[in-house]
Amino acid sequence: MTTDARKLTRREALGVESRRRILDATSALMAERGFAGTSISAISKRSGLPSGSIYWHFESKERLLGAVVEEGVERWLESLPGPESLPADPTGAVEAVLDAAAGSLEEHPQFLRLLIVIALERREIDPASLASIRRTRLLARQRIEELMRVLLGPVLGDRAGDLAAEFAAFTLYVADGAFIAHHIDPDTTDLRAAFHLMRRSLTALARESAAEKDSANDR
Amino acid sequence: MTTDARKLTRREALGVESRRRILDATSALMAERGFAGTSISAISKRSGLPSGSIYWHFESKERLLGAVVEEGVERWLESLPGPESLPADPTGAVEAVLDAAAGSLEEHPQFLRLLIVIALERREIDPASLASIRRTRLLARQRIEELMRVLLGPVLGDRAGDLAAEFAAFTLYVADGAFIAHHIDPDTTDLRAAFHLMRRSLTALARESAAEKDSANDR
Amino acid sequence: MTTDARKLTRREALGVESRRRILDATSALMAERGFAGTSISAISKRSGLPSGSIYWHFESKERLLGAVVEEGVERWLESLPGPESLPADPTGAVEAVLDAAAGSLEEHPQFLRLLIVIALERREIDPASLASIRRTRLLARQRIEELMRVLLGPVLGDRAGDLAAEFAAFTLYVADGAFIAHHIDPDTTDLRAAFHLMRRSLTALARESAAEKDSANDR
Amino acid sequence: MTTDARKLTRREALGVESRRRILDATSALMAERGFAGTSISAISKRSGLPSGSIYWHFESKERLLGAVVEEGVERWLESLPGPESLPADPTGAVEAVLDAAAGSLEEHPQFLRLLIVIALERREIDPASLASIRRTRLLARQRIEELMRVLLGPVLGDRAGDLAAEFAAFTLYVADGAFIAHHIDPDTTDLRAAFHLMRRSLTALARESAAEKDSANDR
DNA sequence: TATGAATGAGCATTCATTCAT
DNA sequence: CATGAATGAATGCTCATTCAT
Repeated sequence: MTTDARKLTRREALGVESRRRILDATSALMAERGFAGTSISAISKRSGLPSGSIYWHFESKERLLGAVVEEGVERWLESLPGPESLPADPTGAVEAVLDAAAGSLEEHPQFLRLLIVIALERREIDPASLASIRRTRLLARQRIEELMRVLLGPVLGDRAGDLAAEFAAFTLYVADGAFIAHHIDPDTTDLRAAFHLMRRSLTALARESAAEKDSANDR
Repeated sequence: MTTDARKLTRREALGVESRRRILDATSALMAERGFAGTSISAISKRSGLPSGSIYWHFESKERLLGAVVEEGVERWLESLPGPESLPADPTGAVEAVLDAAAGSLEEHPQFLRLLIVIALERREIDPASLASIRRTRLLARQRIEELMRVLLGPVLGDRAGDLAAEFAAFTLYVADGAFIAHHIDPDTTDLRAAFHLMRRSLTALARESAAEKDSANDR
Repeated sequence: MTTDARKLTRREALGVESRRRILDATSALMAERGFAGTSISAISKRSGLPSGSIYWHFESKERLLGAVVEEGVERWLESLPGPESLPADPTGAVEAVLDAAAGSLEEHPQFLRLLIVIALERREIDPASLASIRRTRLLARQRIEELMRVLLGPVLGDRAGDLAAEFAAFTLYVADGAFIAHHIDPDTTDLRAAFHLMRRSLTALARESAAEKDSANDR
Repeated sequence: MTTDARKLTRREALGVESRRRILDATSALMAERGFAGTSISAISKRSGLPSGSIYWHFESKERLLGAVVEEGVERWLESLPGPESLPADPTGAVEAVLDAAAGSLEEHPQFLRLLIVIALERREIDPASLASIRRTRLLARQRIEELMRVLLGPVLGDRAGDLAAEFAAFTLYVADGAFIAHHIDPDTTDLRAAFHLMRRSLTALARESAAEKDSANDR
């Protein structure tokens, strides 16, 4: 990835470290204040590096944002659990998946906030970052969908596929919505409670769908 | 509120008209590009009024944003249906409420987008607008909660109150989440479908809760 | 031209005056140091106006240069004498024309220097100013050519036209060359002496051409 | 001068080659865009060497310019023909001299352009390069003067000296002027035609001066 | 009720230059 | 001999804001 095979000289290692500090400062500031609200001089102050150095590492503010998004996405996707790590029983699996989602929101809040802020603020301005954000969202949705399909299969049979897609989208809506509410006023929003309700809601829906299917089969 | 009882002179009417144009331009621009990304000169260009005039009507950019939020909120709340306008039967009522919510998202997308963008982008910077936004969100939630209570009452009895609050919050999460998804990625997001699934989900939850209550009573 | 028909308010008059000061400062600085060598902050310092004001009056450094060239050209062309102001006798006329040229170099040295510096320095960068400069040079040459035709007519008859063009170009070469030499090292260059020699040279050429023509006629 | 007597090691040869590439890139860029308009990074890009290498070879941008001028001058002076290479008959000699001058303009246009651009642009800023340029111009003028004296001697006797200086200066004026005109406006400027007219002009002047001298002697 | 002109702080970016390797 | 990384001053330009008219 970013690290090279050969041993880095002290100077080069310093360069890598500088780059990291710039990316981190930018990610934090832009998540809080948006792209336009984050000045290069603010990034310079927060990262401790002179503005010239920022331009040595990244060719423009736009590209810097692009790099922040790309690398953040990579790290975030790696942090997600794959289907192989799920418990075998369906109930436990649902729990695990939603726990993972909630955990992700709690562990990478800054980065996920950044994705939303940037996507909203720069929709018509910066196609590159937006494309990257869309790709990421799609990937996340596909992972959840895959899990849903596995979970719903035993209960719903061949109808599992259709519902899995719907459920995955729905899960993301609740996740995004709760996440935003949490960031707008943390005091009156309980992320875990939201996820608990969502689990109950999905279970109820699945049960209802299964019942519909059975009654259809009975006739 | 903004309109005065007595007849306005031509001069005053012109002033009102200018004010309106500035507010509209600001709302549109800030919803698209955020607060920091919207310059006074851009507002001047879009509204057709010189920047000096903007400062005649509003004393600072910050206060201009405040006015945009306040007036937008007022107009939005007025557009929501009250409990008196609901059909008597519960199923029809749920339908009506969710239809109203979906309709609101579709008719005031720019303004609702603005609320979210500003709330996220300026959380730590501008307490005044943020407070106004929080108040608005709270009000909206309370209205939905009230409706939910009316709807759930016949089925759940005295447990209706607890669930109404949870359900209202959940409804807003889905609404916000779907709305954002729709703005990030209009092609793969279907607002109406999201609301349809939410209705089924809420109904399933309510039914399940009712069943729980009954089984508790049976014992 | 630049002045308006109606009376200017004090404020507007100040604006005109500011514009003038910016143009003058720019003309002087760019003539000495070239376009790239002249910073907006240097113009600000020299003109006494803040850099923001420069951008209120001119939309970019490029356009500011354009305005300096355009206005300078206008003033310079107005300072040139027309054919009607020449003495009737040929010898006196030649003298008058060259005197005018030399006078022009001495009275507008800064502006003419600017034209040359900009033309050399920015050949491939700024087509607008270069076009303006070329147009000016062409106009000047045409004026001189016209005068030459009038002067050479009595001596050379219908061959006057051909020679007039050549002589005009030649005159400008000497003028430019002497002017540049004067600006590179003023101590060893005598503008007036150069013009004196040019006059003798042109007279000698004209006489020679007349002799050729006569000898051709005699045969 | 630049080439060393002893065999260079591969390493040294590489250094010499790098130095050459930097000098060439600088000369070309500065001739086109002037000193201030040429950045070290542009030189680095054009020469293919990193900016650090430029500072290894030359201690500053100023000194780099100095080196470009010095070496260019040296090469240019070497390319000029000496008096020993002239044909014996006066007419042929004049022709040869002017041909050499015109050829020089055509073969070293970039370098001669550089001299003029730098001399004009940096008159008050950089005494070192300017002095070098003045010295070069003086040398060129003296060579031409020397040739003129040889040529005019047979015709004008002891008055040859006075005129030779005047004629040499005049020749340079026309050369510079035509050269500049050619660079500002290549389409409407014919260098060779200018030199042809100059030759006729000088011949006419010389003949006239001879006639004056004779008539003075007759009395 | 408006607005044209101005202002200086701040913006993103490039500059000439340095230096450890 | 050469260079990748860094640095902070300076660049052209935009910003929010002011104010005389």
